[in-house]
Amino acid sequence: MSVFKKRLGQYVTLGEDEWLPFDELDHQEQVFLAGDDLVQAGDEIRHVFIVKEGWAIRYRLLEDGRRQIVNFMLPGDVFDLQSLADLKADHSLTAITECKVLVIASNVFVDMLQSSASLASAFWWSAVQEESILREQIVRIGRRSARERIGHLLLELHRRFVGATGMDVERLTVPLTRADIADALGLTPVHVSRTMSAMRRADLITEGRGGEITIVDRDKLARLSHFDTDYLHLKKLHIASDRRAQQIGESHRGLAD
Amino acid sequence: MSVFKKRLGQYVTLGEDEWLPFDELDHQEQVFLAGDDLVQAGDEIRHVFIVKEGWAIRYRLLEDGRRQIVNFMLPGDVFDLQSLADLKADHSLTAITECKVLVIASNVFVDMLQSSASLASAFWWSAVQEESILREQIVRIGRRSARERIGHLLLELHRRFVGATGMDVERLTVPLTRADIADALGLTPVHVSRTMSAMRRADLITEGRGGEITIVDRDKLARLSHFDTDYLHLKKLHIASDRRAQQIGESHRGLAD
DNA sequence: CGCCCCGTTGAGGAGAGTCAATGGCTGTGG
DNA sequence: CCACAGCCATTGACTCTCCTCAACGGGGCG
Repeated sequence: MSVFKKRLGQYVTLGEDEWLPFDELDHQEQVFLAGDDLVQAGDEIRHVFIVKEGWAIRYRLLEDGRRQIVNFMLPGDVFDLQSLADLKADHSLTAITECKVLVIASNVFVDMLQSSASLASAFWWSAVQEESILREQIVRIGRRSARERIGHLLLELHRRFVGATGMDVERLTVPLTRADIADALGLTPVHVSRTMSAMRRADLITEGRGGEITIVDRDKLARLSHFDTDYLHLKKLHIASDRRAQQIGESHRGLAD
Repeated sequence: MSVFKKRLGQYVTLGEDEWLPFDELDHQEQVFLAGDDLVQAGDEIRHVFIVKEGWAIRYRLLEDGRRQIVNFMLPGDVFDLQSLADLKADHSLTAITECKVLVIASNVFVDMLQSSASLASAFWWSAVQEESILREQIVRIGRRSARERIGHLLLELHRRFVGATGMDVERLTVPLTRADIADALGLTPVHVSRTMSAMRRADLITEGRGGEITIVDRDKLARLSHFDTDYLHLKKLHIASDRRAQQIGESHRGLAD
């Protein structure tokens, strides 16, 4: 479960003992191959998922087959709030690389939140961050040019990946096709291809084999795409909110079966 | 607080006594004039807000002054999860009509969640719905034409407004300028004007004075804009999840000061 | 070897943006 | 009571980003 710990570690530092209820969580480990569905629109989800390895996408298919990727699930990401409310999924989740995923029954997960203030607080932050990433995605698609969108997305993925794995790599291996990037950013694959070619020519990125992307000059790309990490809320809580987190956790008592 | 009750009533039916902890909540009532900020980007929020009357927008301003409206806050809407984690707001909230808003200290609010399974469950649903609305906004902007976007947004606002106020009006008074609609949908005011004119000519909507919009044929507009209410999750929970909601509530114990 | 998926590139088209002028409505002040 | 300012919607003309259709080529894999 250490990716999750690493990711949360960007926000709070917990002692070994504080992680105990989490480590002892009754869980399953499932492997999904690239292309497998973790969740299909319409499913009733009763589990919380934590990505251990691999990338997955959350997306909606439209009536005519078009696809909109809503966001990306990276190692360390937890989902889904939805499962705690016994609602049907309104979108699908698919692995885009081989994924190792921890699957935890919603009620077991909620029991854990109840038992630990610091874990509840950490989970709460994770949910807040996820929602914030959604809002940023709206801004990105609604008001930015193709080049800004792509640069901004690459920087977000890089930042999130580094944050979760601790590997501060210059070179990010992005397992995304042009079609994936297009469907995430409201563009067409053709235009993504053209724009990324231009970005290569402008020495903003370089690409190796197998989706290996290197961001040549991070500051320059960040400036051009107006990328600012504020929305990722990468900083510690006040102490007070740990107490509040546990309260929130406990207020969820009734959500378990 | 009855708007909130009405809105939640679409989802769960609670008895008078179940609402008690909510009714007794220590709160302030604040009035904001059109144009007033409820929250500014950068603020540290320590309150939960519930809109009683009026409309507000949540938006981000870009470096160059462009604006992206992330979503609309209508009567009955509650925000903000963020406040429970003591994080800085990464966006602003502004009243676009005169708004009456209930302001509740985060820790007081969390105490209430802890004390009642059914209220925690109701609040949880509200948070899930809000996130779902964000995802739908991404799909709308990313993959739909101008006419679809506008039709879809109008139908969502209509449905949400009716759900919260109980007034099943044909005529929805939308206090939005073309610039507001444009900033929400990733368009320009000029193009919104043109598109809405075309929609009037096509007998999809009619407009009266002061932003009064009537959706002439709801089914037809829904078909054309591919609007489906599924993502609003307007249906009852299973009984089990009430218990789980309370658990989640309690797990938040530590979040209160 | 041949297929399929993917990225690339070209040509042409369309939807949405920009710039700018006009006119209505509202509110304010002389 | 009228004049004027300010805001907003509308419309026209022109531009540009991004889309569509299509062809080609490379790499992985059976």
